[in-house]
Amino acid sequence: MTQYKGQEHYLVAVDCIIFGFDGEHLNLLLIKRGFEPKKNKWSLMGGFVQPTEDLDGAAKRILHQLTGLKGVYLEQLKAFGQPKRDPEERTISISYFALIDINQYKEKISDTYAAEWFPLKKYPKLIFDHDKMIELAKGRLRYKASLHPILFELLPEKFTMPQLQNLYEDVYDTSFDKRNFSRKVLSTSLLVKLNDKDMSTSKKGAFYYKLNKKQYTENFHSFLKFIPNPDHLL
Amino acid sequence: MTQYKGQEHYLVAVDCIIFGFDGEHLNLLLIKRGFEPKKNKWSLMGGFVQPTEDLDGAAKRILHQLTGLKGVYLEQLKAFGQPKRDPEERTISISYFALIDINQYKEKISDTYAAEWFPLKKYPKLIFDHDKMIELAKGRLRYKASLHPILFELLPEKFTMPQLQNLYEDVYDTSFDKRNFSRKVLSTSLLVKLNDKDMSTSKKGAFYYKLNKKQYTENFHSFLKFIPNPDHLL
DNA sequence: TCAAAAGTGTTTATTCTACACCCATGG
DNA sequence: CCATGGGTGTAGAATAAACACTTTTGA
Repeated sequence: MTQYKGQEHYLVAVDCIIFGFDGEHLNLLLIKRGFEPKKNKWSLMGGFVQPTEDLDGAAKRILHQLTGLKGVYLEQLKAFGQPKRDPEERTISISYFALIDINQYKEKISDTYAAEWFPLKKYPKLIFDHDKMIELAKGRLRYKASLHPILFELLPEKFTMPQLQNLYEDVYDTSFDKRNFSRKVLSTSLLVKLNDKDMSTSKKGAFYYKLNKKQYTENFHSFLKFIPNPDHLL
Repeated sequence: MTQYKGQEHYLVAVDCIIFGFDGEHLNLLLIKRGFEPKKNKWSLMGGFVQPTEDLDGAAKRILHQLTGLKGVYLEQLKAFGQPKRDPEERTISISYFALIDINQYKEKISDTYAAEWFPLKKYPKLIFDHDKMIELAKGRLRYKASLHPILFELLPEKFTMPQLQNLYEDVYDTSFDKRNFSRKVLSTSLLVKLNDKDMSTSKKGAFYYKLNKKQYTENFHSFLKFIPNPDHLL
């Protein structure tokens, strides 16, 4: 049996796939890499795991460095470990995906990172296996969102039913019947209707809703079947 | 931004949660650790990631070393990276779970490992965070099996409807109506009924079924809603 | 006054659930 | 011949899907 002695050691990194929703489309936050190798190439935000932090801690730190945000939805996606994935030196990368309210992200938190939002449907070539990570994250997001109310993490505190539907429609690249959609969403009693309206997108105005936090946290792991026939959409 | 130079390097290991079904209960294959630290303590089968292999490759190798099996169902579970999880030296462990046909595992493939099956409901204290890994794997198995036909991996080529139902009942620690259960399973057209019967558990005998491989591989990722009201069972 | 987006209800089809009796055979 | 486990069908309930018209108001 293998012993500790003589075993190879590797760099361990964390890479974050950061999703945001601008009201129209799902977007990805990418950075222009500031050092070699692949300097000035587009990349996921990442960094090495430090001696005193655990993996989730590293992911939170890295996310915070780029966005200034804390308390963000963050979930471990998968560990990537192809020997040659980083040509400089073998690095095991633990990928995470994050869902943030795009409005909370103020442009240029710091000048250290040249970050930019890209539509998920059209983002630049990325270094290493970062494209693979993104495709995997996209699949996972679709999968999970078809069963759990995860997409609310992408919206501001107050949002309207049409906004919510747009989000789902963009994620699944399809369209839903608005009567069935709102009935289904409301039947979960996850939402609280507010008295004020968003007047910015129509003359009639659309009522705002907010999450019922209690219901949300308690029922997060229940199966909610948000999406009709999700099979064909994943 | 962090550079490569001066970054800490860590050991990277793979640990395998190996499930088997003996007809009665779900079981775990554990080994008695052959080296320090924690020599002679029960542990998951694991090993360090070698320079030329990727993570899946390491998991396959480790699984093969213990069971002699190849082509086994194997899925990455989660990366564990608490700084002190291994008191000897910081080690990032990528956990995998495997589903094997318990009959394919011939006792004592080699004398190198003292391996033993334990019921999932009552297994010994394990080293490090291996208990956490197992609990996570159990949850993942239940979750996934409620949506996808994953549990067939635990059965032999030929199995009967009562066997299959026993398996599901043990996994979810509940009982199902056999009429509804078989109707639901058969409606997926995942199974092919054979002409011979298993005469070992009843006088009438129970027909064998086998998987329709084509249907199985094509529909594996579809949602199958195998389990009524899975919420309360996960 | 009309164009544009928001909001709402009903009918039909499908799926799920609960439930009980007959069958085949080895002892 | 009977005890044991295997096999099957149906009716009622719940859920999902398809579908169209009315409301509001700023321009």
